Amino acid sequence: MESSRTAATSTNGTEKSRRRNTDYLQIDPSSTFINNTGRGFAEELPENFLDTISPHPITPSASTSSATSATEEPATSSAPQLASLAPMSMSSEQPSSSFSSASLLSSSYETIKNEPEDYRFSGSTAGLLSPLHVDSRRRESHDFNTSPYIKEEEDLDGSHLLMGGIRPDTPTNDRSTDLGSISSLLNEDHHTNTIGQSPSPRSTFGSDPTPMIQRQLIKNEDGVSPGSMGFSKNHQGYQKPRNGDRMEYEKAPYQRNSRKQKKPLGLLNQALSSVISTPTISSSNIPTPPSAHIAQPRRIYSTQDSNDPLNAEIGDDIYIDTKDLCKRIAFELKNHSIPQAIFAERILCRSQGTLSDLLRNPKPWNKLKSGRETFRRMYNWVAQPLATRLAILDMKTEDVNRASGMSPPTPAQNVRTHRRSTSDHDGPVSKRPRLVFTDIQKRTLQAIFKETQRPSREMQQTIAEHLRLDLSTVANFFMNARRRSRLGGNIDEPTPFQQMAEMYKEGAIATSNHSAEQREMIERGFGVSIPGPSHSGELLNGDSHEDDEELDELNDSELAYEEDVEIGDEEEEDEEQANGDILPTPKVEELEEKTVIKEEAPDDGEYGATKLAAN
DNA sequence: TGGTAGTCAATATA
DNA sequence: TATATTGACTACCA
Repeated sequence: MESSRTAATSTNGTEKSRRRNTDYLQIDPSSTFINNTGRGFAEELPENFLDTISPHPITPSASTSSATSATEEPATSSAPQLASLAPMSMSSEQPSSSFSSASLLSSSYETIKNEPEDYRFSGSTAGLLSPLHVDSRRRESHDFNTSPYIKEEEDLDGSHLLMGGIRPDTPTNDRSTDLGSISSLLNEDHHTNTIGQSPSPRSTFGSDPTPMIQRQLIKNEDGVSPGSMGFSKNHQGYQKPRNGDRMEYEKAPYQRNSRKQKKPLGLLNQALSSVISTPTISSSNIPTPPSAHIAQPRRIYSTQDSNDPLNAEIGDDIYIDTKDLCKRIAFELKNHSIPQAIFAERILCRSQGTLSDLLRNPKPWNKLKSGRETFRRMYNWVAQPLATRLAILDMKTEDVNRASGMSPPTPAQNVRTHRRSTSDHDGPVSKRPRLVFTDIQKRTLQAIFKETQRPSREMQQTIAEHLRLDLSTVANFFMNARRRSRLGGNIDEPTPFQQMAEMYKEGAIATSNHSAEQREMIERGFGVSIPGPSHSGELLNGDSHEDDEELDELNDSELAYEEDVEIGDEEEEDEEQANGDILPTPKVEELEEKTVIKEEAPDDGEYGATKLAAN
């Protein structure tokens, strides 16, 4: 596996090296495909480029309906009942901490905790995970912890079912369903603190994460139906992570696969894994004050640890509004100055880039497959009280209150450090250089993609040869382009944090941000371009080629061409592309309409040996 | 076997 | 420095 990665790296390196030596396109001089070497170098596919290969019928993207269906989700953020997020109801003058679940729910919990145990079992944010706890009458959206992100995919009883937050009078029906087959996630000390004993008068939701954690429901993988989620009091304590818990990071890059870790451990595995556990507080102990929780060494959460509250399963019939969830997460991160990298690693066990991508382009819940795990962890984290959330992140409240008061991750618990240290055993891991398309390559590929989202293998081969790229690279480009174009449905929206801030400030956000981001997103995206000045526009106009210097160095040709990829106002068409609509088979004439090549110097023929026709 | 989903992680950008 | 972008990899699936 590592060898393949190395091979790939080597391939890339070789390929790049090759490109550096011949960073131009060798073309048939008779074509208008310009080979340029001078300043303002540009290269473009020949006009008959696509004529050399058989037209490839454009197959609708597998997710053609994704973009459109995304707007047709059974429930979206636009749903009134989902639009209500806590910040909206809060004054902008409120300190950030006022967003804590603790403060929001403390009053509720004060009531809840004094209720009979049955009641305490049946609600809370975690309880929202269970469809058995539905009570639309009590739906309120005054705070995040009423979980506006979750709704049922099916309206089972005919009434709208947005999972409501815990209420003291929440019916207790079925909450104990199949208790024997269900494991809970709560640490024993937490559990006993609030369930086995009367809660401390000082307890609040914010100071005691237990009520939230203990209601995390996980679905037994041993065939328990989604609706039969329950909650066991005889759960095990939190597991102190073993090295294996972070196996993910002990693998070589690209050997990791979250899908292998998707399923929670079975009960047996839980029992086995409980051999090593964090010290628990007996039921006789005094309820742990918040500071004690925070002061404890930060757990290393794992996607494999079923005792990890962040791994709490969510019923199959539960629908999470990922869009709103991401807004919330983005807001939380910003609000508490939590770096994406920290959150991604410690909470999601993912990389920063992945988190960033997910937050900006969340897929609808019903479109997710194994990716649900990541969103589930997001949800489970955000469902925790503030103190717990920050404790998980190993962030002290006082640190959070500082603008940049992030405590550095413990080296031993630092994922990257851990991975790096473990990888040392396997020998030095060479840095994998990432191929960066030259401006010309990228523009050419994008131009082709605009016309053909799914070029044939032959066409890809032709493209690869003329762009001096590997076939796999070209294939990857189109694969990524298709995928990412399908995620382009949010290009006209502000960032999640902006959306949250907008709501938070009751519409005070500057609309200019919209256009700026839209422009950026559009220009960065595939198949969409907009007129107007921008840095990307310069590239498109061929006035600025960042790789010109490189090209000058690498290409000794005297040729000087200037390319001007003229892209008109095709937003409408491009939106169709973004939606995965079927496009007509590309024709050379159509390409020419969009690609204007200005020949400013004759081709000396030196690099024109390779004829497209040969392909 | 090819396409897709999910993701990493290098790199670019703000 | 934090975040966004993106080429590439792997597992899964039809």
